[in-house]
Amino acid sequence: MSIKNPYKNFIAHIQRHVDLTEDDIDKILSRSHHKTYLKGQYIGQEGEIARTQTFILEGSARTFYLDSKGNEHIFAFGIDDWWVGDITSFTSQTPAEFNVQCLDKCHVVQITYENMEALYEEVPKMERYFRIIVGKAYGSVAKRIVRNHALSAKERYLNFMERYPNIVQRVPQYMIASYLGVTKEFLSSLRKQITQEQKS
Amino acid sequence: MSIKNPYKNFIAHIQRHVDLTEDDIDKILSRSHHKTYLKGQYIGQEGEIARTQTFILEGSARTFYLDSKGNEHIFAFGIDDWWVGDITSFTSQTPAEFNVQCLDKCHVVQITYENMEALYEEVPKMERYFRIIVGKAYGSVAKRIVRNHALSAKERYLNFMERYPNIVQRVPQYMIASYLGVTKEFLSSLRKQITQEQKS
DNA sequence: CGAAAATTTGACATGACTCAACTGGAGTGG
DNA sequence: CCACTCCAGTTGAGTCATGTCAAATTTTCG
Repeated sequence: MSIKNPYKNFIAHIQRHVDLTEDDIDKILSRSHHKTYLKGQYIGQEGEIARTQTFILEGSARTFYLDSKGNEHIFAFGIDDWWVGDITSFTSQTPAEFNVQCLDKCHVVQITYENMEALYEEVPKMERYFRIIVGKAYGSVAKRIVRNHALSAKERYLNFMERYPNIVQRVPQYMIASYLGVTKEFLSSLRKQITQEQKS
Repeated sequence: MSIKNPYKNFIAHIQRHVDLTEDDIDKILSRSHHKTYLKGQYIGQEGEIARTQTFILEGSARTFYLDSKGNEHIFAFGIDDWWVGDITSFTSQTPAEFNVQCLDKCHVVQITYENMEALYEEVPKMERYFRIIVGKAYGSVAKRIVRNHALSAKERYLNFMERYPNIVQRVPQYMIASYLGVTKEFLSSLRKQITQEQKS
């Protein structure tokens, strides 16, 4: 990522969905700010109101839920060019149910709630942009629900490795287990099975 | 539902999220059409491109996925005042992965892809409306994923009964089992457990 | 009433979890 | 450079939740 123009990938991502004029871009940038988080830092936390939506320029993060027994359940990973944040909390400005934590150093672009609302007025195309990307996100989560029911843990793991090879390399196995909804021990035994099958 | 004004609940639902002028309403209605489906009819089918988005005025429907072994997996139910349809297929006009089938007679309002695109130009507030409701839908599906991992089948069933008592009454148990991701036999044994617990 | 659909039952199988111990790096500090 | 710790990953034994299959029962509805 160029230090000169850290927003390049950010604007490019929006351009991929809607056409922006130079003026639109200026307005968007004037409502955005850049920030760097360190490994382990929280972008957002359960119980707090999500003040910003966050676009990851570089780095990785996880969104997870803490159940009543204190167990973590990873809902999603976010890497370069993804939006992260508790959307329900942000949109309705209510306490979040999800935690968003950086897995390594993250360069991000953020837009606060107030700026976002203003931006929707100034650049209505942003409504369209978010409608489209949230629609895509919804579609992929919908498929994930039925896949979780249709496939075994092993199939889900193989599927995940195929779809997100870059994530598999960057995050520890126990987090992938959490994302898939299995224990780290069970995932470990699945991995053993898989390597043994490959040998034969 | 009044026969005179079948669109009343439809417009009311939009009004709940954005302010509409009389002119907006006219434009929306001129892009919408009313339709009645019979029990068992498909609103949309796997492999076909979703030509419309469908708002249920009255009736109920299910959205399900057919896996490689031919098993059905219900992703969602839709009842009065809900939108149904494969959003990915509709938005990108690609073949659908989900089937949408009416569980009883359904009165619906539909908007075709072409009309929807035109409507976004004529009434930009509709971008906002869909951004908001898709965002809500995404949030609830996200929570469902982690709940599926955090809770046992019994807890999920009790949870479902509490949240959607009207659905539990209207759809057969084996569909609820499919929605929850368990077999009908296992759900049956859970129900037995629950009634026995209540007695004691 | 009779047939089809939905639900229940029970015996058995298995995928996935729990718990506790062990292995093997990757720091860290003396 | 070794000893120590910490953390991720692995192993294995025992258990539990849930699935499978086949049959019986109940409900629905033409």
